Amino acid sequence: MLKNKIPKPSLNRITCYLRFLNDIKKNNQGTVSSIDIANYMGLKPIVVKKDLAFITSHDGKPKVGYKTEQLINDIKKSLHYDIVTNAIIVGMGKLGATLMSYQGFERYGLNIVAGFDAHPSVVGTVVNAKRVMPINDLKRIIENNDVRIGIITVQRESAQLVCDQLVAAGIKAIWTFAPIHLNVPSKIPVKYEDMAASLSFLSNQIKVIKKRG
Amino acid sequence: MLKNKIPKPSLNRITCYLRFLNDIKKNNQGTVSSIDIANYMGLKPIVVKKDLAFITSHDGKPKVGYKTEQLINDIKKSLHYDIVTNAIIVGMGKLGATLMSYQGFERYGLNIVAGFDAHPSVVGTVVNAKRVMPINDLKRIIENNDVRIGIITVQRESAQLVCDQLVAAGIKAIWTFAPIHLNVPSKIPVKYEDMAASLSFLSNQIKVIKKRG
DNA sequence: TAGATTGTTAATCGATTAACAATC
DNA sequence: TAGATTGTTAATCGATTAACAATC
Repeated sequence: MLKNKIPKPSLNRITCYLRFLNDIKKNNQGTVSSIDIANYMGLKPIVVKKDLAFITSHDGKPKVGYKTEQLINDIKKSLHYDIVTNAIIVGMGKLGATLMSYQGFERYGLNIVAGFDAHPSVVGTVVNAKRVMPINDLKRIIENNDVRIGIITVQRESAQLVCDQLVAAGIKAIWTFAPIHLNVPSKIPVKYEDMAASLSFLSNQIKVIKKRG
Repeated sequence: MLKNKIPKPSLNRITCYLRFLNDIKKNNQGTVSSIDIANYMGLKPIVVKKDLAFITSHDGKPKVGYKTEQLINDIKKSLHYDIVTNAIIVGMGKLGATLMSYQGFERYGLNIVAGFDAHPSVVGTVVNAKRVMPINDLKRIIENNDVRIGIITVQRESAQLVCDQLVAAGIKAIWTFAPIHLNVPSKIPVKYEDMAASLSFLSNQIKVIKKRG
């Protein structure tokens, strides 16, 4: 139970542990060891043990492991999946509409309140039972619904403007799919979902392997 | 010019530098300093300098910086954007179709050859001028077109099976959007595009800030 | 020349991995 | 009890940051 701030890589891994734990819970496996998790994830047990130390509320038992359900609850709590956070999506293109329709977000404590778009032809439509509203309503909706997270799926050219509007409306965090760096006050965390960067990683890996082979 | 293997965080940042460089090239800015890039990215110049040292083919000039065009070419080369890599997408749901329609991939050297789906109702349709084919054709298409990257956009439940089929067909790298850990031979790099992990990061940040304030 | 920016080497920081005593 | 797995402390590794001489 180290309980300091959780390192970013640990946070990422813990998210994946949760999915495995939910699976084995379904199979009525009451306890789970760091070795079990490590095997599933292709990691070394020490990594898992260290990660879990950040989030467990009770000690695991030597020779047995952790109680599956307890571990699930601890993870959900430390990832804040137990608290519902409201979000909105700005940009109702293909990607925006896809995210609007994604059913899985609720499981992660994310509640999409509404969509926004600049084009009058899209405004007023309904995607996944959620209304698409004009940008003018941004501030009102954010304030009235305690919206914390703004998801940006507009084009690169509009992203900074949308970002500024979100910040002005009092958003707490930004999740952006637009391939451009955003200028925001340092208190507002930004998560970049960067396709290009992912691709770079892969093509770099492919090349490295080729060189070895 | 350090020229060892590029650290992963550097690779990510360099991808973003490229977008800025393309912008300033359009504005006819012939040279650029690490300070310029750092300002744009909200980084310290030393970070940029170190990153560029991994990929530059020519030295920058003190007091001046780097030649914009040369730097762009160096980055494109080290990220392999100059070589076209063929890819396929398996899973023609909303996300798969969105990726099929994404025009930007070409700029990153990625050429989507075809889509695949298990549902007969989808097979035979055309998305963004690319045909959707049955899974049975996977191996043939991959072999005949030198397809290197397999993009998985199927549901969680089918992801491992699809992954196995891709591996059996000789794929070189996997880019997956399914929220599940994949078992693959260690020589095949896998890039997980994990929405849940991104969300965790954000909600964690929000919480940290709250505690501070 | 003076000063800004370069490239590189050294110091610091944070995350991973190893080692090991504790204990079920 | 013996052995497996735990939690924690120490050692290693890699990335970031600082320092500084070189030079346009």
